[in-house]
Amino acid sequence: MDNRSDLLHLQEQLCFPIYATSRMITRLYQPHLDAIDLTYPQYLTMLVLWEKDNLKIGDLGDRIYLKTNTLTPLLKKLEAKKMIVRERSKEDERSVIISLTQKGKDLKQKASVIPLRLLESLDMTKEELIQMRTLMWKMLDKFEI
Amino acid sequence: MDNRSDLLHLQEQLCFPIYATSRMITRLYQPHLDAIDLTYPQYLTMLVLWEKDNLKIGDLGDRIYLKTNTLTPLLKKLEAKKMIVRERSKEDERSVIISLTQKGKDLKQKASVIPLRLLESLDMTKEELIQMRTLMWKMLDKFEI
DNA sequence: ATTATATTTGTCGCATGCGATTTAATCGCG
DNA sequence: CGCGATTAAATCGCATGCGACAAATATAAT
Repeated sequence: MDNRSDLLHLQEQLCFPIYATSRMITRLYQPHLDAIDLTYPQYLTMLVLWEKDNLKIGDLGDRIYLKTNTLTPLLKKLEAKKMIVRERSKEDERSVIISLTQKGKDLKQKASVIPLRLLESLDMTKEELIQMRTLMWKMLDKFEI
Repeated sequence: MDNRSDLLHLQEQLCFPIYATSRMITRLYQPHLDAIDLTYPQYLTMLVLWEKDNLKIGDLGDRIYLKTNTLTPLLKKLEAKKMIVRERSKEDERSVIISLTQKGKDLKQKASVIPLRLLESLDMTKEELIQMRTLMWKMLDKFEI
């Protein structure tokens, strides 16, 4: 077994634990999100909208790193649940503006306890979590700007 | 804006950068994997098999943290590409053994350069990458054992 | 031996992700 | 003004992920 093939070992990879951790976190969120009728990507979308309402789909996608081919169907589901409204911009008929309904705004209060619950269940020190977050953003920033 | 709602900000979340980084890595791998006709989850599956051949689907799933509802269709695609063979175990007809074909074994050489290419493109220090990997595995170990 | 239980894989339905293409609206330039 | 280029969203096709359930086989209990 030479050095090159050692790099192919699952334990040596960085890509694999990130992939597996991402899915694990989704599963950890699920019971909390079921209670407010959101999927995980829908929750991330609502996080963006709770920060800044009335966003064009493109701008929303810039923040969450998703394009319209993923967002359009997802947003139609959120609209079907009466959490958001989609309407064409009057200034530019190409754009679609996403706005929270009252139901969507009210959901923020119910969602506000979820991050703490998750942090508790992760059982890592605050330093470790901040370290992870910092490293992740550093990697993201290299490619997503 | 009280403290609780601050926790809902995207920049404060740990979940979001992990989710986004995971997808970013998949996109970074894609041009390399296109060259050897593998998708990213198919590549991870092959990583496992290059380490240990002739695995039952369940054991393969234990290593990659996927269940048969995901693996069965994926493995059928790898079989269609002649990279693996699926055959019922003679000892226990419930189990299906996954084995590499010669083509599947040969692919390891072509794949062996990919991890280095990726590490280069990530442009992080070795210390940072090891730190990330360590933290990821620590989180995974809490839940996936 | 027969039946109940457990194990292993497979199927189904739904919701993403994403590359490629299409459609509609706007912009820019001569 | 007219028209090609650009932009924003939607659509399409394919490959995951995963909960819920079904089917086949093996094991255990009586």
